[in-house]
Amino acid sequence: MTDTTIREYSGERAHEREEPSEDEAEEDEQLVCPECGGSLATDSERGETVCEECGLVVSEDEIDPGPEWRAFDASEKDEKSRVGAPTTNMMHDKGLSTNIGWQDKDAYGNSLSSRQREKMQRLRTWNERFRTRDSKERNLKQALGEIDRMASALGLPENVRETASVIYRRALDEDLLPGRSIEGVATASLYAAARQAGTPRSLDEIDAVSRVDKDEIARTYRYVVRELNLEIQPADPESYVPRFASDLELSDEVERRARELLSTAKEKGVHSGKSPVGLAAAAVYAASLLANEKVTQSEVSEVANISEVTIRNRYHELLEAEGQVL
DNA sequence: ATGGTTTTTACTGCGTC
DNA sequence: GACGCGGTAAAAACCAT
Repeated sequence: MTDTTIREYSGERAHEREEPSEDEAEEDEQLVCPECGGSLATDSERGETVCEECGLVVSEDEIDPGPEWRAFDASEKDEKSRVGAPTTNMMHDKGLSTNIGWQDKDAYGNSLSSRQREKMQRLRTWNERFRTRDSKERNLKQALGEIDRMASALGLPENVRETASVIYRRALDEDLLPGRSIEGVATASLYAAARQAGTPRSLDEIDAVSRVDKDEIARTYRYVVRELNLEIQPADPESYVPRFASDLELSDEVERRARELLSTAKEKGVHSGKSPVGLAAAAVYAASLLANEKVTQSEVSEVANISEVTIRNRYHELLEAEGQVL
């Protein structure tokens, strides 16, 4: 029934401009200083995270994952490197297991004899079999592949995938899987990760790229959040604004005004209980009006997957709230 | 399951190009 | 006449209880 609208958030669009986003409100990821609200900067020399405004050290003695040496050219790099890629949660074994190279070369780069080649081929085969042997590992492998696929279809950045991977891993460790599908939990993890990272995707959008249906995603999501005690605050309407604005090819000016509208609305408490997506859509529409870059309600409703009626209702409220301030 | 709230659907009327 | 917009009523979806 809801199939009348075509979902068009598939990968290729230029999503999300990277922004330092200092007004991200809430302390979701420690993006702002708890003392003064200034933005944080990491100092990898000292291993500290400090506030740019007041100099408060938020955390110290962090581990610097980077190399301790410096290389000035390629050959020097070869000489000094003695480790592989950094560990990542995006691979089922964190990228730490043995991997036999595909090139038939020995450690000095000489080609192998045909006899050796055959031997290596057999070893590769067995290594692969052992590597993904027990069921949990296989499970993870599949789930992470799924997460990756959906994340790129939605244009979600790498850190979201990482987070999703971590969430999934925890779910697996806590034995939340039995009775639930791998895809379902994977999708739920991604949904949760996207929200935590402040780049939320609506359930509808997630649904569009997932193999499982909406109800199950929602159910599994709630379950996972509850069991893992994930702290996820309701999506902030402002986090949808950049995406809508860029989908509609609106200027930064519009985007800025939309944010303004939303924050004053927040102060007035107009927004409680209303769908964040609707609010964001209405703000974008209202802002486009204020900035003389009119887009139609139906255009906004298209990109936001929200009905025009809702936009109308919301944007009246938004303007009203604004009016009271002025 | 139920009741209250929000969103959607469908329809109507008004003004403009 | 098509289009954008506003409003309304009733249905559907959602949420907490």
